[in-house]
Amino acid sequence: MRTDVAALPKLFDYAVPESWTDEVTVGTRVRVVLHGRRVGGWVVDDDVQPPEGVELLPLRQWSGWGPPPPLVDLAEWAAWRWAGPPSFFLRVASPTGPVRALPVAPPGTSDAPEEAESVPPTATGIAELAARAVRAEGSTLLRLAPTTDLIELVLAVVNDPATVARPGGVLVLVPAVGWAERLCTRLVRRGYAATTGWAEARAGWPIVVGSRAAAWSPLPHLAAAVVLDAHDESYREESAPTYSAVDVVTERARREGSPAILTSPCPPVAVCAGRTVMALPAAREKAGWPRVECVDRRGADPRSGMFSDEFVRLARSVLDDPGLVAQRGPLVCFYDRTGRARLLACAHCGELAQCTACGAAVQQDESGLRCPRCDAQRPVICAACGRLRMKTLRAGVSRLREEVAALLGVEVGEVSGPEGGAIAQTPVLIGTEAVLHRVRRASAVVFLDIDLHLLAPRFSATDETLGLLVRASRLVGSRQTGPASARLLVQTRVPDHPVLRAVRAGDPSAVAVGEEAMRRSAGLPPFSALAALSGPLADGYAAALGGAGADVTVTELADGRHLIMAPDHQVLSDLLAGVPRPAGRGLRIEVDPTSI
DNA sequence: CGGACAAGCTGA
DNA sequence: CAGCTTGTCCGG
Repeated sequence: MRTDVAALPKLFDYAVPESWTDEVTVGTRVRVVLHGRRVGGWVVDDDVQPPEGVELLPLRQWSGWGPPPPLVDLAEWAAWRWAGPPSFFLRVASPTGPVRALPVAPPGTSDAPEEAESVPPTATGIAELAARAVRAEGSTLLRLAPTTDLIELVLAVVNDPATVARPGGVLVLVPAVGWAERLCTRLVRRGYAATTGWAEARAGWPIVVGSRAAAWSPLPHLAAAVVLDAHDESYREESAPTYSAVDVVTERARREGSPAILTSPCPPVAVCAGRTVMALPAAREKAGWPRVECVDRRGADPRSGMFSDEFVRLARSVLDDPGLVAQRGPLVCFYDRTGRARLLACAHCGELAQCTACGAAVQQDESGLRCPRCDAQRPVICAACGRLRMKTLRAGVSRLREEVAALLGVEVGEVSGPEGGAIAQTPVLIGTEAVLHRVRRASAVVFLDIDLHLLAPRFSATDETLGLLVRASRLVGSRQTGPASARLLVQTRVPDHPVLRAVRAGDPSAVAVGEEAMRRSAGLPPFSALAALSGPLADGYAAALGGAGADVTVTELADGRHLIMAPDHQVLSDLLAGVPRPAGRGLRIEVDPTSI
């Protein structure tokens, strides 16, 4: 038995009382008496030889159903992979309250689906991709444009004869709970037995939908796993252990010999690594991206503020079209108020000061221009025109809402911060990233200043910016639908940035090529495996790790964290598992750190 | 984790 | 040396 006490990683043996041998299997939740107190836990083995001279106590209580046996093993693997306690993952894989009885499985689940709704063979080509992916060896990534209706893919996977022939259900992961509920409802409405519930999944429902934690949904067996928007950061747990639902589901499918099918309009290099990447013909992929227009702000008069003539024209065309806002949603303006980085630009020609080595926005200090990302230095000279004076861009943006309202003469609502509070019913909305999460549709989306994202001193800047553009794309719809004003307008000083070129062309594949080269030369994932240590005890632990392996390097990051860099995850996780951790809290291990 | 027990510090 | 804190060990 494994206890649910995270700091007590030992396994203990207990006797199963005669009368409940039927209820107790690997995964079952039980309570026992340990050292005079009652603790909960999971049965992780049901046929063990107790150590010499140990008198077994009986299990005290059957607390209900737990994860199926394959998930118990997977929890052990995840504990190794992300350097966390196995009980953490067993808990994620368990119901929130005790489940003492399972619902009866819906009719027609294990055999042929009731109404094998034939997917039309097909206008979009998605069913063909799905059929290839279901039969492919290992994990597949399908690059599908942002406005693709992904229920078509889900149904194609569910109804594929190769899926139907396998035991178990189809697990579908989406980035957000709300999305899971909507998708589940749509599937049920079409007659499919889909669920988001733990007990239903445990009972063998044929389709289970959920967000990050549903990677641990207790389907007894996986016929296939589908991950929609696999690039989305919400698949990663922010607090330690920092597991990724995408990696969990991929390993889970691998162990079952089932296909793991991921989709993303803008797959990061790390998500493509080790997977077969498939896409529709380029013209079809492009058709699923919106119209994108970039406005070059390099030459702009700083006094004209954040608003280009193109922005004003677009806003007018939306606001002057009667009924458009009611029908297709407001004009949405995106800016990141929280962005603290200051950008430097040539005072003469407006060229942004970028790092010549890695392209990040540089900062000015006593010694010249310094890259906060790769620490390269260069003198204060404009790369475009050779002048020596730089100006700081971007003063405060707190007045932006009022400025837009004054400029356009309409009411402007603000959407910032997370949930809570209704979204203003104004013809124009302005907001931080929240506006892209919480608004469902828009007549047009304007990125008032995308450069702070594009050039952020993080290695994930490219992936993150693409994610924002994908979200915005879904608000306005594809280039084939809607009026001419339905588009993304991107104000930038780097209009030739590969990310912007890619979204204009509706073809993100070129971005991946550059990213891969950068990551390879910098030795970043997927060409290495990283962990970041923080907390008061990090110093000592980092020193212990540094002395343990020759092919492992330990460096200190600018924010005081210690970065452990190993050639791959086998080495990294073996190392973290092999070097004993200092007792007590005070050490946070972040495997696959998102920001370095 | 939390209880048990041992070793160390304080004050009369 | 009682009374308390702090540390270490261990659990089936």
